[in-house]
Amino acid sequence: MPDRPDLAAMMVRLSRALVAAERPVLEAHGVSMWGYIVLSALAEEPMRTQAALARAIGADKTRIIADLDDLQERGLIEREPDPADRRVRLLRLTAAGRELHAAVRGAIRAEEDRLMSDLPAADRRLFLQILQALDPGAP
Amino acid sequence: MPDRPDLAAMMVRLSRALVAAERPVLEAHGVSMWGYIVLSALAEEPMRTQAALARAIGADKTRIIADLDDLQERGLIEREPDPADRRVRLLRLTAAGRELHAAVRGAIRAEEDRLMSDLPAADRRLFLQILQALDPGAP
DNA sequence: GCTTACGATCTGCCTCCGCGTACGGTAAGT
DNA sequence: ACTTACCGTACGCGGAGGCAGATCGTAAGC
Repeated sequence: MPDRPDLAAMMVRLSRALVAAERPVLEAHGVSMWGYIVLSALAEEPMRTQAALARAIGADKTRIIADLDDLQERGLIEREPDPADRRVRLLRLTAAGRELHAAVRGAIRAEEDRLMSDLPAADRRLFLQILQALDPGAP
Repeated sequence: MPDRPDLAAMMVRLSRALVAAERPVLEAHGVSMWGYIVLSALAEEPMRTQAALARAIGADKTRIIADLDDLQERGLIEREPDPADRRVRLLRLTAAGRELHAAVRGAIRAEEDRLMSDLPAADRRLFLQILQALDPGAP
């Protein structure tokens, strides 16, 4: 293939399209992008400090405070001081948080499938597999 | 595959990694990201108006003016008023611009190949093919 | 000729984000 | 006890980018 667009250019365009497609889904569930990212991270595993969470999701540690406040007020996450070290706040999902995350995640999966609906199933599977292999944030 | 990261999340992470990897390449050639995007667009086809160029690359029409100024000053693009309609500026690469674009593009291709070096050749080919199929900016 | 529409440019406003700083609370080593 | 280091939080700065309006030159319809 002598002529193709730049890889980065394609990826950035595709990312934008994906994020744009997911915005309405998130809005429908009343979660911000960062909020959903936080829910996803905590759904995978609870965190012992906010700094660790920020590092895990690639955000500034001061940035996510407002989002954590919001999520906590809405009863989606718990943020209680560690009795063993009262500097740190133990972060985990509540039942409501887990439920909301599952719902949003399902809606997003559906949207993703819609965007990839032209692809043969085998191609789609391989595509996802390669993406995971290249993903710098996975392993 | 019951459990995988969100597609958008993976794509955004990968995009960031790609852009970060290409930044040094661009700097080595003295071009900004937008500058390179402009060169790429004009390498594909000359443009009759700056507004059309901005639309083509998904940028604000006022945003790219400074970049065009810079590229023009450095003799990489030509921006002459259309004799038939002196409102519009005909945009095209100069020989130097075409040459620089080819050089940067080559370096970026090499960098991309390096990042995908773990992938079997067949997977890589299919991956690129699928990306082009999904790319919203292609057709 | 006059009005309307359009291209390029400049300016200002707004948001988002990364980064650094500062401060109070707390732990741990000595 | 004292020092050092770390956590969470607040604040401000600066860059990047999207968006709107104003201006100027120009074109086209009437």
